[in-house]
Amino acid sequence: MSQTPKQSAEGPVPTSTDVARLAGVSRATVSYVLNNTSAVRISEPTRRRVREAAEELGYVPHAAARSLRAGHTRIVLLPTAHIPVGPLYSQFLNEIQWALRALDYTVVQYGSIGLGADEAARAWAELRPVAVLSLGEIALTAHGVQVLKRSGAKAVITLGPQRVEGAHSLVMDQRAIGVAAAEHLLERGRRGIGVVVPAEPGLELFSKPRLAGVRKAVAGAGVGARVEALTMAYDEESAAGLAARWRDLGLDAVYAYNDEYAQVLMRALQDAGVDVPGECAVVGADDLLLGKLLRPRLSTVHVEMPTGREMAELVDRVVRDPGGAVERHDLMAARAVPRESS
Amino acid sequence: MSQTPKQSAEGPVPTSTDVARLAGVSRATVSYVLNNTSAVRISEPTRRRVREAAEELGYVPHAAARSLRAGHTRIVLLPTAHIPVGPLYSQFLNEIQWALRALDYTVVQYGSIGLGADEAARAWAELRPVAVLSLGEIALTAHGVQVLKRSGAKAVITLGPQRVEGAHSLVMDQRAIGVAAAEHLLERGRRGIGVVVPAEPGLELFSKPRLAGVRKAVAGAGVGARVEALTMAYDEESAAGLAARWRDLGLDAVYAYNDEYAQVLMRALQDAGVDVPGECAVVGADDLLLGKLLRPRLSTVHVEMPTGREMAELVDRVVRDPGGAVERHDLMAARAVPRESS
DNA sequence: TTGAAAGCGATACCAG
DNA sequence: CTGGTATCGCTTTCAA
Repeated sequence: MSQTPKQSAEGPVPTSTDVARLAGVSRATVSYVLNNTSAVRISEPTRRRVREAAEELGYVPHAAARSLRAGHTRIVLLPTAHIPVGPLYSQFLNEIQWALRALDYTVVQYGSIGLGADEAARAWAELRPVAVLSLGEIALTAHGVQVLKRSGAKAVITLGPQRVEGAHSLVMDQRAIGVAAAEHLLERGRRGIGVVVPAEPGLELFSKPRLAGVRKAVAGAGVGARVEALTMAYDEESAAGLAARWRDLGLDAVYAYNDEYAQVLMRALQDAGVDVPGECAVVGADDLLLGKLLRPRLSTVHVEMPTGREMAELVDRVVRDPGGAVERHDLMAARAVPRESS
Repeated sequence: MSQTPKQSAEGPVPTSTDVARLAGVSRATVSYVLNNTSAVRISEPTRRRVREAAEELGYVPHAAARSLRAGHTRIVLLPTAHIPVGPLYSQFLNEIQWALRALDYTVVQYGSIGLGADEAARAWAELRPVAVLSLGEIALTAHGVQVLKRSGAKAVITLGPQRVEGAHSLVMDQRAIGVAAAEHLLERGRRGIGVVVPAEPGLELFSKPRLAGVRKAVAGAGVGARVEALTMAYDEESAAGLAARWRDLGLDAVYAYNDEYAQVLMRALQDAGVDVPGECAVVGADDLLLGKLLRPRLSTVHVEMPTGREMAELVDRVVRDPGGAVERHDLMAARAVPRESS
């Protein structure tokens, strides 16, 4: 169903000049009234006239003009991810937006799909954000950070698997997740551990360190266990393919990247007649609701994340004092949550 | 882990004046070169000098200044949802962004969490977007549309369950989903149909019409079937509570809002010893991957959505010709996908 | 081929 | 208490 709106006689967009004219005052007075400038006292009748004029014209200030004059913006730019994001991340994002808005920032998500890292940074810099907060997969190079800083960004903060030169980087060591999963499986007596590596592009930054974490934990344990990387896509066919050749692999456990991949793989294994956890223990990660709904209940790795409020406060602190040090956060504590699948 | 970046001696942000000075030309020339203005021919050596100067200074044009001068922007504003969005929606959003960028628009997602509908519209209008594309839940009133149009927006498009006065509204009739679910259940011989209504706030715009659709289909069938609305939250406790009193309800089927709610409820029913589909048929909606992974496989309602490209092209068309009519789309064709749970 | 200058809209100084 | 006015960075006529 569609509808053509009536042409609302698009006159020119009203400016503060129009408001001033209608109210019979100067533009300066309009500005004072509308911004409640406390340094200047305006008579109440005048205030009323100005407000009424603004209302009548449907006046909305022009953000570009304002920030041009002010020399800075209150924009916090959040680069949006290219990859499908999980429910965990969505909620985190909402929290951050809410908290930043409460601190009087304007939150703008800016996608950069189809742009290279440096092109994207340039595009972001054109908006002159006061801060850039990059979550998750990082599309930010040292050069990109420099471009942003040069364009006036007070804070460039990344939260992800790796450090970025020049930015305040909160490094989430993804290896810790692999370590927790592996230690749990070793404890359970498993000695042949498969590690699912998503076939989907863009997840390498997460999957590789997680795999490395498994390898590290296994090597450290010194019990002669074996680790095997298994590429798998997030769909039924790919999982079925992997399940079909499971017995040839000679493994007795699998760490399936995260709970969603684990769900798909566990299903495929069961359909192929592989007993979980008897023949094969399965562990996911992220501790999503769905894990508790599966049968057997999915063992997982729970990850401590900073809250949205903490992130927002960090942004604010760095904006106010760009040179100040950020105290070490104990990010990314990971612990296994054993359930029935392992 | 954290890191304090070296203070990069934040000089003032370079402007085109700085570039001009360094290159030994005027600001006009800088503008011509950097924008590849074809109406003016600049000598090659000059072009090179300008480009090198811009590069050396790390010059990035100031979007606000540019659009102020131009009198318009290429910003398409996508209000972001307040509610947790599913994977379906995330992918749709990415498609749209990609397609709009290909049409040379700047896509900006702007959250309005914690703002009323009209405050939000005002905040959006300050950015002077050339178009606003509101997806899903609608935080846009007739007045909001007027504010946006007055501020220069050429296109205000909504895609959601209801029409918005003044906007180009693509109405997705959510009732069709309920109708499809109900007709399917009636065909299967079910006569007592429960309808899950999410307890989470913000979903009423979807859940109410879906419920209405079920009622309509049942009334239309004239077979004397019964419909009962069942409030349930998206967590295990709530689902378990509903499952515990299932047998008292005297129903033999349930349409569970969408696949995710269906998953939680089906799990709870099974744990309570209610046989699915024997004692109770379960139908979801959205046709997510997870439905195929459940056992029994979840019956669902598949919904035809416009593609991201189509939406982007619609935006572009309306921007270029704001008065033009939009042809009727056959949005939201819904069809049942029977599997094992019903 | 290049440069000078006007002006987009809002703000804040300084006079009146 | 209120009103001129310069200014932010950039584009685009108009002159030279």
